[in-house]
Amino acid sequence: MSFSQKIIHWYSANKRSLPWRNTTDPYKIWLSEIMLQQTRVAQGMPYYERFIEHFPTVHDLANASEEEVLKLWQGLGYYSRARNLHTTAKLISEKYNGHFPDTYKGLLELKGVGDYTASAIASFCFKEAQPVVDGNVFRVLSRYFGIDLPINSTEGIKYFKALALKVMDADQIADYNQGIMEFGALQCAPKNPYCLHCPLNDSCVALQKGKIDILPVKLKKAKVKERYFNYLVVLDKENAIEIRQRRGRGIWQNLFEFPLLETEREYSLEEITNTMDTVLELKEPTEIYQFNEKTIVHKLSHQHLHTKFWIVKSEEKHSNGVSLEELKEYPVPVLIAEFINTFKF
DNA sequence: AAAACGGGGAC
DNA sequence: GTCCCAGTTTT
Repeated sequence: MSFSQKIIHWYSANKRSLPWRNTTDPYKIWLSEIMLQQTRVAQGMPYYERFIEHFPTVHDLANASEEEVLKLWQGLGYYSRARNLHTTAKLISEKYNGHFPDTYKGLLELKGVGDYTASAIASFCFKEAQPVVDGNVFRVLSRYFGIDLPINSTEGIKYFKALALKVMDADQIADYNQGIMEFGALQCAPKNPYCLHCPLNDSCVALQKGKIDILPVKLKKAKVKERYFNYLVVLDKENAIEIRQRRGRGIWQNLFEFPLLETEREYSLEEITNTMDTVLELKEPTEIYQFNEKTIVHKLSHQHLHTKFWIVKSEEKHSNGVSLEELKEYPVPVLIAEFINTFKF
């Protein structure tokens, strides 16, 4: 049996039942693929169910506001995915009459759709012979064929896509693509793959050479940056809270937060008191105190956010204030959501 | 070519 | 702590 035949055979016996596997509707496949980018199936699943419930068709998604979409996306991370999702939904709904492009090349033009996602949709929905190359596929191919090119180098990416093209089964592309990813996720796992009882263990180069634990090779990523966030939770006499929407570049674009004073190190109460006028128009706060006893370290892939929430009480009523209950309807970063959940007046 | 972009789960 | 997840876009 060939490599692809073994994969397809393994898949038929081991495939999980997943909600987006019962359809070839490009809308549902596209939605699931965007959600699953750099995201585990278990984490994406409830979001997928909620999106389909709220937006059964691409037109429903297109007609929603960006805030609604971001709110449903809250907690899933990489929020540009949600913004691009909405942009693409509007394009498909308004310009393409609800129809997705039916080729790899056409799909690649969509915002948020790169090589992997275009290949996935084209193969799952339209049977176009385009191999998917995701993290699972990199791992399976690098191990089985014993390739030590870094999977995140330009050369490596090109090599693995070409190799994937060579070994795929063009006639059963949907099952082959689903199969090799499922195989990577369940059998050829990153750590402790169960090689003893693997259908490929008689021909896997990495296994024969004892290189399972060093493949795939990956170039090291840049180190984490430390940042110091001071959120100013300004409460007026009616306990309305001032909120702002993050604009421009950087993390959490278009999500909501409190006025933010970022510093180069941790600041004390006195230092915050003396510098908060750089981000606030407040004249005379009546009371300031730190809400969280210990600094919260919110960890992102490449930043550690050392965060303090400062409660600032004021007599002045602010124009863009919202109640705590209203605030819960806004899309916010998990860091803010966790504060809201623990905050009591 | 490298950096930016989230959050969570497994070890 | 480290790694990495059904990657893409921007710099």
